[in-house]
Amino acid sequence: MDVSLEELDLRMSRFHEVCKRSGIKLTHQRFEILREVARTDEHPDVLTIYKRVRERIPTLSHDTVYRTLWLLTDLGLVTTFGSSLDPVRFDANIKPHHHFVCVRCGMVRDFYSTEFDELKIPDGAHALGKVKNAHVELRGFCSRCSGSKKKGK
Amino acid sequence: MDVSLEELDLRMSRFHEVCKRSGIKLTHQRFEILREVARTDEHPDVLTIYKRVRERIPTLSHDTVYRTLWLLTDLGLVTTFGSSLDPVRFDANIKPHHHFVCVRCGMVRDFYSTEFDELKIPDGAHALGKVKNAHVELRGFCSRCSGSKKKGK
DNA sequence: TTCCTATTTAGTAAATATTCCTGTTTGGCC
DNA sequence: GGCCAAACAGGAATATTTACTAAATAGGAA
Repeated sequence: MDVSLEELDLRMSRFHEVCKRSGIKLTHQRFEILREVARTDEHPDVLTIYKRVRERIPTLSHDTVYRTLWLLTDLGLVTTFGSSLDPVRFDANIKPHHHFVCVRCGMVRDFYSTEFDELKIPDGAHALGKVKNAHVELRGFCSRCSGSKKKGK
Repeated sequence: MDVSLEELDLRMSRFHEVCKRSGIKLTHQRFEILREVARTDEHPDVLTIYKRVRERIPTLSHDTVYRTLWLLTDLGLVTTFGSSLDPVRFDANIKPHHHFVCVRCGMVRDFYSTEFDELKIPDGAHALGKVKNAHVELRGFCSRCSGSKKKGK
């Protein structure tokens, strides 16, 4: 599931642009790491990226991969999926519901919406597999974090 | 953010019921662990649950908390949020899109839906904080996993 | 109440993911 | 080319979760 060459070029040139704009160095490592993430839509994890880029840069370190990916996230060039070292959380609410997640402090709150419960699954999704349920995740800043600047847990 | 007493009772009696039905022992530990998760909507993590229940059962072990929570998950009494030891995944697709996740093999695929992109955020959610974006996650079995029985990664 | 078995404990260890630390290298401005 | 702050490499450290053991405990059927 590789992306088209045009799309890949677009993503890489956006990187060039953003680096220049924010005064960040465009290193060989950064370029190759982004290219590895950007060239497919398979949402690779760190180890996969590490192993693949290492074939081209054998001295690449673990740390660099992590640092670079979080940097790219901060720059808005990539997004993340799944939690890092945050522990699993458990939810005993088995009624249909959805989540609001605070991107600063990690707070998760339930909310209800019959409209969201009854979303019509698009055909494009049905093509991917048997859909069991749909869940909406809203990301933003909770009322407590909206004011402050520091990242607190 | 405690749930109502009625709701808590409902959740606990559902546990009684399910235990009897599936021949699982209703132990003191299991009861207290579920009660701790079920009594609030704050989606606690394992350490939080462990510490709180330990005030009532000082001999409680780590292992039991993990075993019990995954058991409750299997029984359909709780759901999880955030990944356990699964690594973070990165996504270089910055166009609005949504995800299909295979609950068996973990595969994640993008899909597009302008309808989902334009969801109207309910008031109940606005009350929780400043919403930055909405993202729909579909869970199910991908076409490859729909046939087979074994859990493979 | 008695008994069988599932469950728990405690302690240790391992597997996995992520971050930290320190010395070395290098991109990009002059 | 030379310089310097930024970035990197390599390995150690930390955190979460799972696994394993043997011995003790307790649920629930008879």
